[in-house]
Amino acid sequence: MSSVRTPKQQRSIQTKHLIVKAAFHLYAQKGIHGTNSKEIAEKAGVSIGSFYSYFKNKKTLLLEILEDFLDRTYLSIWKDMGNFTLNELGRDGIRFIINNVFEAYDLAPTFLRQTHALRYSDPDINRVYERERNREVTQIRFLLENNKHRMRALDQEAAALVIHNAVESVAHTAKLIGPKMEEKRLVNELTEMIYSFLLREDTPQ
Amino acid sequence: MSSVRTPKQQRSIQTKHLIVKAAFHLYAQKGIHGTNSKEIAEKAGVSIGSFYSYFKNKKTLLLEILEDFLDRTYLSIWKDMGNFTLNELGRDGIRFIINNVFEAYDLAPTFLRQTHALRYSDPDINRVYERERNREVTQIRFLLENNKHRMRALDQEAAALVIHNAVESVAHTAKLIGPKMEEKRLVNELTEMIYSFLLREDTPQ
Amino acid sequence: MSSVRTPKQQRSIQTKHLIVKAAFHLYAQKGIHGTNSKEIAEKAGVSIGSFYSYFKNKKTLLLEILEDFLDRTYLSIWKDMGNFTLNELGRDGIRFIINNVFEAYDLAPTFLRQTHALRYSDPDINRVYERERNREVTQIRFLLENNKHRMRALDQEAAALVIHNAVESVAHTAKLIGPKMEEKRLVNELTEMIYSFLLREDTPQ
Amino acid sequence: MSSVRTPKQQRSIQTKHLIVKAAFHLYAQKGIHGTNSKEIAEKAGVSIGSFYSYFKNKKTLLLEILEDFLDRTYLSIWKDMGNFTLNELGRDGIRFIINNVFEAYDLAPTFLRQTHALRYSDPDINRVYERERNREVTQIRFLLENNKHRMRALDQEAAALVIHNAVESVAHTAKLIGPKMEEKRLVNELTEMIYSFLLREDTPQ
DNA sequence: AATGAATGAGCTTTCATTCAT
DNA sequence: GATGAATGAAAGCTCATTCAT
Repeated sequence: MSSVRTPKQQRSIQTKHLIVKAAFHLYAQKGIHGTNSKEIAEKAGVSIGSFYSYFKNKKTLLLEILEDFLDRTYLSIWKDMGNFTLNELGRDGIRFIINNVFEAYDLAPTFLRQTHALRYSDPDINRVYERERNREVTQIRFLLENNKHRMRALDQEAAALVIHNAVESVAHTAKLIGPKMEEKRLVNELTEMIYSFLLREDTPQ
Repeated sequence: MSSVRTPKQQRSIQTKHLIVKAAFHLYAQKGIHGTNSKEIAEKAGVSIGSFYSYFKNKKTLLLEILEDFLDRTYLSIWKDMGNFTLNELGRDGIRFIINNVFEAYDLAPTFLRQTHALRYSDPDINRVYERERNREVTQIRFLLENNKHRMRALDQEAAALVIHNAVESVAHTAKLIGPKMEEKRLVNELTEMIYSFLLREDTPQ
Repeated sequence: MSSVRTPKQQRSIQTKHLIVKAAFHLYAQKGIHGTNSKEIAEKAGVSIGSFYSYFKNKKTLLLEILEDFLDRTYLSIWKDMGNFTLNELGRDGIRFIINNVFEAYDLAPTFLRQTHALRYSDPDINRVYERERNREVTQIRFLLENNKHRMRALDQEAAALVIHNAVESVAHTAKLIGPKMEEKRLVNELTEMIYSFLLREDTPQ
Repeated sequence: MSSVRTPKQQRSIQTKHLIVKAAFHLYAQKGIHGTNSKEIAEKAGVSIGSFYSYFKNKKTLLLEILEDFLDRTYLSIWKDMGNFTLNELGRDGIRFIINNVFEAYDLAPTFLRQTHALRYSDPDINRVYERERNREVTQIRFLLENNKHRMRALDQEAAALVIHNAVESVAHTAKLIGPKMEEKRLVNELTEMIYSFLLREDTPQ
């Protein structure tokens, strides 16, 4: 019956954006479970009826927001990679990327915590995160491939996944949960772990 | 007011156990959020009144189950450590522990996924997990300490946390989420990463 | 969170009124404690969801009804006072007011009985009744003040409260509880008691 | 089936008394509605099963306690009347009785408030209170009768009821609800009102 | 297109009372 | 007689979604 509107007109696009913005703030503020559609519509200055003409249901809204957010996260992590000669990856390069990840988590830690949680119980959310992970892992493999000549022999596919997991989970620990250990110390050890994992001992002789 | 019944009689103990068992299954089957108290009682073959005389509320039940489960997990991970000389930790020892972790996740992956999710949105659940993590990290530091002489200089506290995160998150990926990469490959690379992180190159000269 | 709807549209106003009406009847019929929200909604021909969008909770509904009712009672008691020259208060004036009180209690004796009961156990209800009593006592003091010159010396503040209590409680007895003594006899003696309390013996010389 | 036990043995009597005592305290402490049978049994150091072998149900217990309490109240109000020559009732005698009533309300004001509330919604409670009122009114009529010769002509039956209401309701106001006006002032005016109502002007000279 | 009133299934929890042991 | 485990009706309230206006 009532199909979801695909906004084409200027006003429509803006309304939809208002809803997304309102939801994003409320999610961060009160948690996803603690936010109901009426509130979102109210905060967006829109009727609940409008809400449901722009989004099939609450879940759809969340997925859209999440997808959008992860896109921005991805860009933020891999930005400025040009500064590094890709096939000369060293401690600094690794640290640079790790720092980017940590910074990306600062954009909206609460929202991220909320959605990451759902990943384990909601297949749709998980799918979005999987897509994101695939992109990340692909990037990592690309780095590994570019530095193949300087690297230990390893199962590249598995290694990339392992590295991704390590970085992501340490970022989670640092940003989302605690314990309140100084971030720098975690970044240092993480960098060191990945560096020593990947690269042959420099010192020959 | 009406306090929670502490089972002393045989019948009581059994009833409480029935409830726990039913809840555990339903949680795994339909998700924690998707399971309501009535269902649990029904599946346990017990009245809803009984349910609430054994557990103050739904949450209490979950916490009790989780705490119990993590205790068993912990024991299962660190069992049989006696087989290794603690101060001779090598690839095999690392792999052994990692395998134990992976196996522990097999006990009830769905339940684990569910509760781990809640960690990010429920402070009580998080507290239980934090307690668990502290135990794990302490164990890891104990291992590092014992192998100090053969090890790179590192920030032990941070390193232990980083290692714990890496192992746990790879186990999650393998067991709880996918992608379905052969587990062995993940274990291999993970082992390698940790090994090369911790230990000085054996091969001198 | 979800705030209570303030009816603006015609339909809203009517729905809210339907709920109030239904509640009022059920309260009188089955007692306030004996009436649940579902019943009220049903009798109003409205969904339970509607009920809770107009009233924050059961209690709020009761308070609103009570406040409204006591307002009407107050007006009904002190109506037509213009017929009496205020500074010529005599037996007839006293009897007139007493009769008004008795009549006011006829409007909804059962509802009144129910709420008056709660006064002793519910601070919110009591607050509403206190506000009402203050209005009444103020009116009585106003009468006393106007007839000061013809009156015994008395502690006006205390006297007004004592009189108010006497009238209210006799009305209660007559209307709400029994025993079934002819009302007129109670009114007569009550009038006499107040009259002789207030006014100096006419018999001069 | 399971009939209620009528305690004859010493132990039984004591057990029943323990329950009554526990209930009385809890009622005063947490309100009648706020006290459940399990609590009562616990506080009495008795099993819930025992509770129900001594009292048919919660209501029965309450009625028994109330009846007992009103008996004690009655005795307390009319004690020491011998100090007054009954047929010489004057301001002092009236004040004495009023003071007794006020004091009686001090015995257990919270319990009294609770039960008095129920009077309006529970016919059984009301019946007990009615019986009590009849006793009181009878006593008042007895006093009036004894002082007939010094008294205005009045409808004795109605007058006694009116007086009873006045005293009881002022005591309620003073003890159970507020406003916090000094009690003495209320007693003074109440005494005066009743005195001037009852007795002919002492007509001096 | 937009509105917001209306819906009602669904959830958690309480507590008087029963009855098997 | 005594115990206390078990019962289950019943109540208050929420919120995603629909649809008449």
